[in-house]
Amino acid sequence: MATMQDVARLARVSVSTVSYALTGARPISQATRQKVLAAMAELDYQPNAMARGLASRRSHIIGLLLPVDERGLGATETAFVTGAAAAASTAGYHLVLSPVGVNDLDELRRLASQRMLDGALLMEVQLADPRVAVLQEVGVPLVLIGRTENPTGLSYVDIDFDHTVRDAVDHLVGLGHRRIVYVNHSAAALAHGYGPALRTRDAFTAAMAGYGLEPVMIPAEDSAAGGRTALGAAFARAPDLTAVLAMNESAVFGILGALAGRGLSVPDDVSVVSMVTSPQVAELATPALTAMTSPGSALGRIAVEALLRHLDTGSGEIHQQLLPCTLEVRGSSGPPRTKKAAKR
Amino acid sequence: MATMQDVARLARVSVSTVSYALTGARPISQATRQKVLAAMAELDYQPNAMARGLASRRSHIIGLLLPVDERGLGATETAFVTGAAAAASTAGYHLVLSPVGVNDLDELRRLASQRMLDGALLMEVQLADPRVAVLQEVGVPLVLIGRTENPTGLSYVDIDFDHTVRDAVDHLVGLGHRRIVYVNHSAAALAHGYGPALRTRDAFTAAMAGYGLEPVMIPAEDSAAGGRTALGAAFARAPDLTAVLAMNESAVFGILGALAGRGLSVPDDVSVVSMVTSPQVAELATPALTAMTSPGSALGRIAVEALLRHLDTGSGEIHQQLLPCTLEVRGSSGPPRTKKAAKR
DNA sequence: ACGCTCAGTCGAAGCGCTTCGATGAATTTC
DNA sequence: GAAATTCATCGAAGCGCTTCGACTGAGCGT
Repeated sequence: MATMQDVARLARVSVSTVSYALTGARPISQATRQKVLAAMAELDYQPNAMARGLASRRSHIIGLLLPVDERGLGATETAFVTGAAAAASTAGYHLVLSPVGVNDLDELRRLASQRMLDGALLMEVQLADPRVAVLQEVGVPLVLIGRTENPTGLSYVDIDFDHTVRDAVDHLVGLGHRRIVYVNHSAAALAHGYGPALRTRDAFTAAMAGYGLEPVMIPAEDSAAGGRTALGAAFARAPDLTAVLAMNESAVFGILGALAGRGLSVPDDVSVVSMVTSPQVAELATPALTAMTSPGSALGRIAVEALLRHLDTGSGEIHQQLLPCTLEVRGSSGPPRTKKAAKR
Repeated sequence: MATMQDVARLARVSVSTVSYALTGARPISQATRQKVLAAMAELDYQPNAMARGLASRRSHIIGLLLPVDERGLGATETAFVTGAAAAASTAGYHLVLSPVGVNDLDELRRLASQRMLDGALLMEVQLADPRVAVLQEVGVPLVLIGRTENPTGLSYVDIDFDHTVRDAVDHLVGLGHRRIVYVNHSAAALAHGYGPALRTRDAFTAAMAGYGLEPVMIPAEDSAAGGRTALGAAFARAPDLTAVLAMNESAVFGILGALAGRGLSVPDDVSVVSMVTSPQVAELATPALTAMTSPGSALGRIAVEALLRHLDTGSGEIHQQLLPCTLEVRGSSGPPRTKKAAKR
């Protein structure tokens, strides 16, 4: 393992010159830069990350803190990770994912206070997320993916749920649907303050109100069984429903199954639109799901860029940005079957 | 940020004593240890990971190298990650996931040769995996999750595909099925040397041979559409099939959809068993899938423990271990419908 | 020809920790 | 009771890098 000493000796310059050539912290003449680079290449030199980190107080690592529950990473989260990793790599940073549970605060504090992270990206942010306080306490710059209840003074990127719900409702209403049921996450998730569930709930209410329609909303457990149950509840509340808008990637499969079980055809009898759903998952269903595709990769890139800007400038500048999901029409949505006697 | 100096001063001992108290590298009397610990607590001292890493040449980080493709992490992989992270944390190591593509060898080499990783776990190992050579070259100890073509001299943990396939076939044959079609990953994956696909293929052939049955195998793209196509091919090859064994989590949904489309009932007309499938995914289907559940979390733990043993002892001891998936019977498998004229 | 600036380079002092050899006190051994 | 161990602790030398102040000539105006 060659060290900077070796490079300096071979290039017949001082160590500091090698360092400057490497980092560009001070001007170096073309001639010596070439000598240094040649020496590095010849020795197959790689800087020692620890030494560099110790001396410069910068690890060049940014942590992506993602609570891994049993459900795993969906394609949406994966796209996010990929986008973030690419952006970090471009800027000469490493992105490391740290699977720390939301309640694993001690592990988080350890990680953060050991000066191993230059900054952090927080995924799956809850409305009252204890991790935020921990990180701020130890002074690690962070960017949220999602939002806390009151994100004043915090940088974040998030999905524009308002916009997304409105687009979904527009699509359905545009097709002629009037009786639309919103299947959300579980009641527990809502009570627990799960942001996306709450925000889309309000957005749905508003969007329906805009059309003078009644917003029927049903919570559902995150499972196929939850979806089946929810569909039953939906028909109980609104027997004349013609469309389901689902904010629950797991339940939507149960909904589809239950619909088939009742002998109802999708999309002829009931249209189904799934929120924040990746193309990969949407294609799993039969018929493929019309869905609001989340801007995962873009979110990741933007989050990293915001964080790096913060690190490099040292300014307290905060970055807050919302991106909507885009509608992708597939086979699960269409005009409602015209009721024989329905003159409307 | 308190340093070790501060602790030493407060405890009225030398820095080295503090270090020994912390790491246990040399014996320390109870009395001084207490003084030191008290001082640490008072100052809220946290060792600087970079400094420690530089001095000791150990980063206490182990990397979990996982190629993230667009599909994301399934529940199986997630369980693995969780198990690994827990084991690492227990041993005072951090587990960081690095999303480096299989072909992203330069990024991998950078990461590895910067002495930032004490060791690595390689996920999604291919039969001829270029990453192995890179890591060996730079001297990073590693444990494979999966196996290369010739894993001699390499530590690995993997699923016991032989055993798993045999159990699945036993289950189906035990129910009375004789005509079983195996739906594998794509032809491209097979040609590309994707281990699980190849190993289960051979295992299926062997298991069926053991019962004197003909092994019908169909490749399928990893998508619902691929599954639908494969089912068509399956009926073309074996019109009398009564069971499908699927080694393709994505295609199995298409198979289910196509079966329903043909008016065939699961499991009455056709039984479906899915290989290496997590409970979460199995429950998404209607009916819930009988599946071979992978020992994800145990694999993760074992892999980390093997790696740490390697690091701590410095011995070249290699660890090779296979774990089978366990059969979980759900709604998608049952005895075949007795054909009216079928005497046997 | 005068001081001035400035680009380009060097040497040395750390960054916060581990680790090795040395030291002295306490204990054992014959 | 002197020599030989053992135990607990200390001081100092790094680990491989960054960064700061200082130094050197060359180019500038006047």
